[in-house]
Amino acid sequence: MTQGSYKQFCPVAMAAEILCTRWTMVLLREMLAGSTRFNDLRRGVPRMSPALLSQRLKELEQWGVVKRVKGGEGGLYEYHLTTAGQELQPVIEHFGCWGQRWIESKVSLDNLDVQLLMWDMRRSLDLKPMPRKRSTIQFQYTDAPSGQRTWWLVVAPGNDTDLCSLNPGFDIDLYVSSDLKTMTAIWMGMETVRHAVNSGCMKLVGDKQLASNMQTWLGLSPFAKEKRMVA
Amino acid sequence: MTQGSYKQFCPVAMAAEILCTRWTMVLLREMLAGSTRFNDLRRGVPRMSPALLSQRLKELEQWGVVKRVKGGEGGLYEYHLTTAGQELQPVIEHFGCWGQRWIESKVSLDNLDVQLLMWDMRRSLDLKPMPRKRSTIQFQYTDAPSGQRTWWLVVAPGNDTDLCSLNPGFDIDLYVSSDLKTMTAIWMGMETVRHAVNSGCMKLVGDKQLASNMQTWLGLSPFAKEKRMVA
DNA sequence: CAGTATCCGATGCGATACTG
DNA sequence: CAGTATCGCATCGGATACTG
Repeated sequence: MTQGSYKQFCPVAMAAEILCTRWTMVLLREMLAGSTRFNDLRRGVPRMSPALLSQRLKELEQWGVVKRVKGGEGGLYEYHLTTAGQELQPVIEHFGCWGQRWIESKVSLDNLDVQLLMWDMRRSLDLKPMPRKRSTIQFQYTDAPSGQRTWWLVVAPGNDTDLCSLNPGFDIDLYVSSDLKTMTAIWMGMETVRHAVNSGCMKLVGDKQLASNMQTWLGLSPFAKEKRMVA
Repeated sequence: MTQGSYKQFCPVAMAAEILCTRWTMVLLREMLAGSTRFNDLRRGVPRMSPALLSQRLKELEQWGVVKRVKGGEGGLYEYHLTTAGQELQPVIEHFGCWGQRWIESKVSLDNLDVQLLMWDMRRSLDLKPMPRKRSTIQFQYTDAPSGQRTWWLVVAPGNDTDLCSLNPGFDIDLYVSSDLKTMTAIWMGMETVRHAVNSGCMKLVGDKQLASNMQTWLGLSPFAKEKRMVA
């Protein structure tokens, strides 16, 4: 919504006034995914300016969708969804499923974003098939903007997974290298690790075990299972 | 969305680019409700300018959501939802249900719009409890803008219901008069005909039968049944 | 870390009028 | 009926820098 109210009593119109402002649905998706801190939200919505993020959070708070609370430790602020906000989960989910089904994949694969991809991947890793020790996996994107070519995921049982854009200095258990489009396609469920490796688009070097079950420990996008309806 | 693309591969972001432009969700709601002709869409989205309506329809056509086809008779153009468009039905429905549950009713009742109300009511009338002859019902809104105070619904079995803003000249079977807020509240399921009449906010004069079962033949908003969570 | 302040440009879109 | 054309303003929001 660019300007003003629709002045319509219809609930669809009223909901649209709240939800259809720029970045709002994307922000809510990140909140529903679990981010609560300002800078975590920034990482999940990298192209949104901090000024606008701050403004949107305030608006959503006014609408009763978000609540700003002092976090337990350190007294840092956190943004939580209210009950009304949590009930947006099916709305966002339908949005995403519809997008996955009906928006051409080549359009999706034109909108690559390393930082967002890594941030999303970090969240969905499945630790169960991984070794029960700390593992460090290095991702190298041949075609990413300089300064964003190399990333590290440090996975340790019991801890939150760390995403680093600077070398954390640990021994690397697995080196993954591919172009950004390939990794994104895998994440979106349009491609598989096996096929990407066989076709030479992806290279895995290091721990055999980690390499062979990468498709398993690498969780996919929440929408990856939705069947695509268009080429 | 005010400007440009989100440049995010996430399906939520991509869907938002298509759906979260001004008026788009409201327009889609009207199309899902069954309107196909340009001027019918205008009536359902009265405050949207024809230029913008035309533009949105073209955009939706490009996205494969809408298809412009020559209508059977007269060769007039009609806008139909594609399969992708029809699959937006649950999205819109969730939007509306969420709005009905969580947006304060006093906000809804600040956004009164006679024309839209009558157009929506016309669509949802339930003919079964009505006499099996032509009935004309006059609605008088004491507080509507001048020129929009009086409306007529002409209901005839077998025909589409006609909505007139000029006196069609038939004998009136039932006179309904109330303020706009009362009728809107009834339509939205926040109020009942009986209660409005008893409290003096609504007057019914004419055919006893028609008056007594008005709550039945007057269909309500598709979202009226959704339980409100806030005062 | 968690935001604010400021500035300015692009453009979305509202209003109105007009056409085939 | 079914749109198009034009104009101009408001405002949204991107970029950048700064603060407690």
